[in-house]
Amino acid sequence: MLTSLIKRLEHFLPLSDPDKEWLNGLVSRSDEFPAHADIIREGEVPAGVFVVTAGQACRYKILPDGGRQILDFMFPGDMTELHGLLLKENDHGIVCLGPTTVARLDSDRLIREIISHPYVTVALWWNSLQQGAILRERVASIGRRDAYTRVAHLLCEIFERLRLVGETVDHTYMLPITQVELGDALGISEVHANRMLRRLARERLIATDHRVLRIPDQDALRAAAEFDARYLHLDGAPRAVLDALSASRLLP
Amino acid sequence: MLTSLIKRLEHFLPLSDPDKEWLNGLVSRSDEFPAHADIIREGEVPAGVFVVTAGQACRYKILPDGGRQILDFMFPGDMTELHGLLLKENDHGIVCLGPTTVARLDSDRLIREIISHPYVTVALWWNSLQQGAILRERVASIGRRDAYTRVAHLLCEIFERLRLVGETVDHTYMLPITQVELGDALGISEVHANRMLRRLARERLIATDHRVLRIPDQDALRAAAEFDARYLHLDGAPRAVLDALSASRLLP
DNA sequence: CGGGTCATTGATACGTATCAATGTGCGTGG
DNA sequence: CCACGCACATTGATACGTATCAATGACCCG
Repeated sequence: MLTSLIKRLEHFLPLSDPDKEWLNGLVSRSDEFPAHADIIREGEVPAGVFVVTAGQACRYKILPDGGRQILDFMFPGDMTELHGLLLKENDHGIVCLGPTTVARLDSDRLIREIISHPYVTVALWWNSLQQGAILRERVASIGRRDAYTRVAHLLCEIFERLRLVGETVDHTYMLPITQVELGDALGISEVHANRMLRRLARERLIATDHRVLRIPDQDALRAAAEFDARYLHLDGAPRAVLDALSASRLLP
Repeated sequence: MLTSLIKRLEHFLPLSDPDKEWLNGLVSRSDEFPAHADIIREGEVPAGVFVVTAGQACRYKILPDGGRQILDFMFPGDMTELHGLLLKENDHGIVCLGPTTVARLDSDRLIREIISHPYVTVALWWNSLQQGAILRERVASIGRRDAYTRVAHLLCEIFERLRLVGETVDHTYMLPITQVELGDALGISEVHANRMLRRLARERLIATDHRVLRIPDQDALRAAAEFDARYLHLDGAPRAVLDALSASRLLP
């Protein structure tokens, strides 16, 4: 069931019950992967469209010197590009961080039938836009912010993304990633990632207990992070889009 | 005229004359901007779809401390996201680096009519995919490569992108960017960008003459850059896509 | 209880930022 | 036509952020 994906899409625009049923009906199979299992390998032929339904994964690249750069995290409701269909080769891999459940969509049907579901079309379109925005913000973070701000910023972003799919409780969430992964995502070393986390904890901007992260004062953390959630484009669709959809004019 | 855009798209799949005429017919106006003029400002309401037809621009973000991160360069044939239509606010700005000509597309017609041009649809789809891939490679570069490799890598990428639209001669192209901009794009300082360029020149991997860059030995530069062009996805559409299109099955 | 993964901390090395100064080419106005 | 100013490139000296190396500690699972 694509509950998380649907929840996320509905932050942009409402979906009808038939739309949701259609989406859920696209799931051709659901697999559970153990931690560190590759869902998609760089260089291989793309194999369809996948949706993370539980657990967490990340997109990554391995560089010639063996270093790894994590490009983005994938939480429940995140999916691979619709577009795997168009390319001959994956330019990055996707690996599970912990035990992860992945739904596979029937991409033939998706392509063939999506046109009759304009609300879903637009919502998935927004989804791909948001992905790009997240990536751009990451470039800005890694390129121009210091390690401390980068860590704080990513923690804010993860909070927002998990909140959208109901994976937060109060100001608390399961921190799904190790410090190595945090470093690999932010272009810093594991050791430095640890120091920055400790500093954030010392300054009472975060509190960690086992794998649970608590944000006692979200405003304070956001200030330290220079975090401005607008880049996530969470305000919902512009009226013009909704009007066009309800008039069935946006897509014939 | 969208000559460069069309040239670029045809590296993915062939377009028919009617398709090209339709694309060119979408241009509602063409404006010339001077250097440093903003085409799109961060935070403003998106204003349609733009295509760079001559000159060069860049996407960028300004951080709270005044620092700038350049997210990507835009050369002739590069366009803004199709999707500006869906969002309420731009998450980044676009500014001209030199004198630049920008075509504005009639986005209403684009949305309404694109469906009757499946080859164009798929080509633009590929285009947005490639944009994502470029951004991901930038994350990997900034996050995990040293400054020397980053500079070399970007120079290789720019060469490929300009080559696609016929803006290179032999192994030479107009280097359209200053060293400040190079630094802002790669997350390094202007001074260090200069040193890396000088080192590349000293090692005979590049030669600069005014604003013209020559790559005497492309293999050597690529080796120094860890550059592997596969992430640009230049091989053209998979046969399955072409077959589906010619059978008119990919899009009804 | 042992071994593995992950977190933590200190000491040191290195890459890159920053500051400062000079050089170079080019367009503009006198 | 030349002098000025301005943007950009270049180079050296120094400071700082972060990587790396190394060792220990904490926790979990079989």
